[in-house]
Amino acid sequence: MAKPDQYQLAVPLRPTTRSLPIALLRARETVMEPIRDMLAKSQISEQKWRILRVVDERGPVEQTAIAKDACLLLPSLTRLIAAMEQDQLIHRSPDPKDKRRSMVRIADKGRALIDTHAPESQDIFTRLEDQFGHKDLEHLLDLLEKLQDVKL
Amino acid sequence: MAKPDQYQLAVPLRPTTRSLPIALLRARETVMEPIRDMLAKSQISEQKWRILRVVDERGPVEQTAIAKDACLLLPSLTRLIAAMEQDQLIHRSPDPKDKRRSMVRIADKGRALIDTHAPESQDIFTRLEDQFGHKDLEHLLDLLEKLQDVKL
DNA sequence: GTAAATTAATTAACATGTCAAGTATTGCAA
DNA sequence: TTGCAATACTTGACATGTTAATTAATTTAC
Repeated sequence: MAKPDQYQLAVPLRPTTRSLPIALLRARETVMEPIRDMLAKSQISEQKWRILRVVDERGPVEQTAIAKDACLLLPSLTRLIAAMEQDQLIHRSPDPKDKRRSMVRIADKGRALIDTHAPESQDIFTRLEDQFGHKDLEHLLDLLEKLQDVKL
Repeated sequence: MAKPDQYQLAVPLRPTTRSLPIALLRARETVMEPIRDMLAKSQISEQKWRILRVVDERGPVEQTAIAKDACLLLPSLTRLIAAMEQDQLIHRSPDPKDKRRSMVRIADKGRALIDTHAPESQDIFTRLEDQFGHKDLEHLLDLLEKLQDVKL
């Protein structure tokens, strides 16, 4: 009474809980929930928030670099930057050394937005640390940082 | 000669490399690159691939559950499921016990798609394991699984 | 130096994400 | 039993994601 599956040679996929891309996505959803609530108050999207942070962190920076650091594609970035410039969250100026580029820097209103949310952001992180454990969280961040440098 | 910043009380944000949501996103981009290449050959999107895997894993399942497991919102899922049903990747049937629901299950063509990509998928994972280290990878997956259950 | 290849950014077209509102059904409470 | 809240989607409108094509400027190769 051989079961038909006996000769099955198909390679089974990993269970989704052990699929790294899916696990990263699910974990991120958990962490993003309170942050989304926070940003909703300011009518600002997750993407614009990432752009603000990257531009704030890097200072005057070209769009290609923002795209890489904020995990956005250039076409999306073009539209987002245009809207954010309109809203006075950032400024943009042509690069005199390379006329193809424009340099982006944070504007007062953008900086104010960051300052406004920084305490709540820190509070969310602290709550996470309390529940997840300081050591595990640091270790997780180390592993994620290492993962970003892997070349596949 | 006091620097103006001397009295600044603003809470600084964490550097983006140590921001968990951003680190999760960047890490995911690294891992997804070869998978996107793989899926592009079959003209299938990342989202549809996740749906296929979840439906395959869970068997006949309602859409709300798929949405949760595949990290999609219901409106997106409605459209994706419609397209995938059209393409015969999945089947959908009304739940006799609850007329609001419909149960989704994988179709032959969907299963074939999974079988087709399983070896390459496994190969990608192996390459990752080689570069990243088996132990670190398992630990990372453990931490991500734990993170998903945190309540903020 | 000049043509060809490369880079930075943009645009267009369509897929997917997201929020708000709507429909049908079910569960629950008075 | 009735009516009201909750659930499971669905739809519409607009934001963002994604690919391919395009433009302008720069770099490279000859």
